[in-house]
Amino acid sequence: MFALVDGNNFYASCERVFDPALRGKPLVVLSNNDGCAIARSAEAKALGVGMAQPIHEVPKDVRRQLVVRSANFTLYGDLSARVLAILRDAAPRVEPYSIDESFLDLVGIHDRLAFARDLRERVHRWTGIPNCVGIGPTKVLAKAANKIAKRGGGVVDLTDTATRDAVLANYPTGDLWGVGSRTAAKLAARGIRSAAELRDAPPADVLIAFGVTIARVQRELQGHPCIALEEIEPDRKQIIVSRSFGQRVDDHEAIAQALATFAVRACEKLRRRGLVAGGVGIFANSDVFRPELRQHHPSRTVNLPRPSSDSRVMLATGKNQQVDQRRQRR
DNA sequence: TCTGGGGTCCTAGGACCC
DNA sequence: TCTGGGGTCCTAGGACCC
Repeated sequence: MFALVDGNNFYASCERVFDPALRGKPLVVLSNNDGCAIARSAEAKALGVGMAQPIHEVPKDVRRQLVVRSANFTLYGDLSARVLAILRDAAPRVEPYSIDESFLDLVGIHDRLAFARDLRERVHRWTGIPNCVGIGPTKVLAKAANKIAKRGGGVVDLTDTATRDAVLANYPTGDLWGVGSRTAAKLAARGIRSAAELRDAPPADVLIAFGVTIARVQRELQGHPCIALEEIEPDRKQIIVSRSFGQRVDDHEAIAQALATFAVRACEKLRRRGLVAGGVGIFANSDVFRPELRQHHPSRTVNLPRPSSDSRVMLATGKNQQVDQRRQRR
């Protein structure tokens, strides 16, 4: 049995913890370069601000009403750790899934609803972060329960099969964990629109048409756990540092500068995790929002002679690749 | 006219998640 | 004018090996 604890509008809620004057106001947290909305308070959502919506696309009259903050990831990480500490104290097995979500193993807990309500309240009281809890016999069902809890009530348990049947009959496949918009459209083309319809479709057909990932979602909907709780975070397989340039860049020197900065930062991340990299990749993309211009996305990956987290090695490797490319162009 | 049967590694693209 | 920044897994196809 699983629970999913998820902070509401997490970044926006964090900002409110440190500035209570923001409570009740339509608050938006912006990405790097202050480009897109990456978190919205309930009030900002009500005004129609979308997730990842470019802020310049928000109508002026709406923008005037918003309170806007640039993202402060150090702050969010700090509050995330505080929430996690409370969860670990309450349950023996916890999987931190993202900065604002954790799965809990509820095995051995008799009164799940009471436990969840108490935990939710404690997280809110001790950290200031409002949150919701979803409960289910599989992770996919716990996720769905959480989504429903967000609509009101704060805690939803989908363990009971009658409750579950009623909920899944009206739950769109596209809202399921692991089913995105493309797959939802493909499912709809076959007449599968609700989670209940996916659950009850012939499994062999689902496997052939949609692959093992969706077949697993189907099994989980049926109540058979396929996705295990992972208490220990696996080592990263790649670490990426990338940024959009605010404006057009056609200066090679500026790009080389950015590459050097990113390489240093990537190495810091490696060292913080006690890892070394076996290879280095560099990529760049032209402006995808100007499709009328010629597009290109050069990339190059090389293996290092010896795995490393030394910025000097990365910088030298990056330089060699640039030289290589120039040679190739000649 | 016949044209093996495995296996691994790498890359690119697609789809998804927060 | 301004359009996020991370991650993961799966699949297919090609190169290569014995």
